[in-house]
Amino acid sequence: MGWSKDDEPGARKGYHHGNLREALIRAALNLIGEKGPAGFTFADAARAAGVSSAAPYRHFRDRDALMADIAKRGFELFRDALQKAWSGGKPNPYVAFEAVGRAFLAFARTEPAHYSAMFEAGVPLDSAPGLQQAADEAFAVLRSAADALTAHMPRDSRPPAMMMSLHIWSMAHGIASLFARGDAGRRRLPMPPEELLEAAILVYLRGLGITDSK
Amino acid sequence: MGWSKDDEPGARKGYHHGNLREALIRAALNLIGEKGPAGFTFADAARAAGVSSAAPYRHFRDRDALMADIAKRGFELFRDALQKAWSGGKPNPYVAFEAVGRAFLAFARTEPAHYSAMFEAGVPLDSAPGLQQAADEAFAVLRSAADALTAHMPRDSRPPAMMMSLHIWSMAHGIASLFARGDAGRRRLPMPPEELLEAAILVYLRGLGITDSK
DNA sequence: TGTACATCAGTGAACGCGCGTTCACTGATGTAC
DNA sequence: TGTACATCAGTGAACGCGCGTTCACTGATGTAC
Repeated sequence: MGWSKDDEPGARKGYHHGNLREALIRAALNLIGEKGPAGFTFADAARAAGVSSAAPYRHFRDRDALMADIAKRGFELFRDALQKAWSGGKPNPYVAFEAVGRAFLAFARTEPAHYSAMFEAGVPLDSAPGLQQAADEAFAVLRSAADALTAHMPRDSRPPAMMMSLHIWSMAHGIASLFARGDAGRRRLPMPPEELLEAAILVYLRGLGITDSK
Repeated sequence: MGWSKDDEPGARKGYHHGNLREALIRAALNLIGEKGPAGFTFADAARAAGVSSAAPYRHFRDRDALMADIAKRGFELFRDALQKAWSGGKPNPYVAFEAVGRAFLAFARTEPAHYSAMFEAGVPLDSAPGLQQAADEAFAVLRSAADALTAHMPRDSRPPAMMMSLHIWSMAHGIASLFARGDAGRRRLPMPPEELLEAAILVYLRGLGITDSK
């Protein structure tokens, strides 16, 4: 959304289609959002973009290439969202760290199609140039946040940032995929997923000897 | 596995097929295990079971019904596996609780096809009679383990068992779906998933004031 | 024990459908001069 | 500024394929008597 209103008319005025590549990605995102990662075909995307079924081949080798591209863009957006939430550790690392957690779930909720392509569609990380790197960069945001959060601790009692970030990453993904989907029919929860994650992070950090009051 | 060696010869000797229903489920599990939850068709399953493509309709309304049945059986096996790992809280609740965590990952690893059907194939929990209940019972094992683990704590500082079990469930699922898949191309990990989960549970329980030495 | 009959699991042929993919084409765009 | 030409995005017709599903059928099983 957001730029779609400007883009659609803009797309028509070009030569044949204008920007079919973008239109196909947009269409695929809509279809994934509606029917899940397996719920669209190459032909569907073409139809939704208003072109013939042969047109997409000018831009993507096949459906997998389209999905890989979506996953890559997803990780880039994800990285940016986490980065922004971290905001350099302001106002303090503890608060910023929790903001990163919330941003994780917010992304899963507002960009379910990207999220599916990134984590659930089985897209291999080497299936598009830059995909692996984008995924690594997104993870690196969390990882360096963990670094900053533990920087003040004495070396010998400092928990490994790698482990911390894997734990938080896993917990957030677990909650996102079980409870925070826009999908349907999934399990009910006695509280919002954001609160569930926030509580988990709080308990977890306390277990590492990290608290807000410091 | 396990009973398959006895079953296959046994299946041939009956009337037409013997036990086609079971054979179809077995075939579907193999196909899901090989190519993911979306990687098989109704016709594939029939072919793998060595029957005509019309035969499965005698046993399942459609592919979704087959998947729902697999998910239900999966939750039943899962419940039993968690129950067994908990083993009534022996030798002590803390140790038994960690065994439940390990059993979670072990299930995801040894029964990837069941696990997919249960958590990743998007099977609605109301799509088969008994499915919801089987899922609830599996979760209930973890939930009552959390109850037992906190039973000795004073009422006012006792963490809610519901929250605890949702956290552990989410963490285990997150680790399972990100790192413990037999699949392919998934992310590398500097340690076995079991250790990652064990460390997470340890830190988490410490954060709640629960330790082994008690 | 034997016979007649109902039941029921699996057959195989058939169908419509939509997908993926190829192909020669067309018509708009960009550019050399 | 104008003309000729190369490039390139999208067309539309065509194809083979496999899937889902239906249908009248067949042949084995179970059972009533």
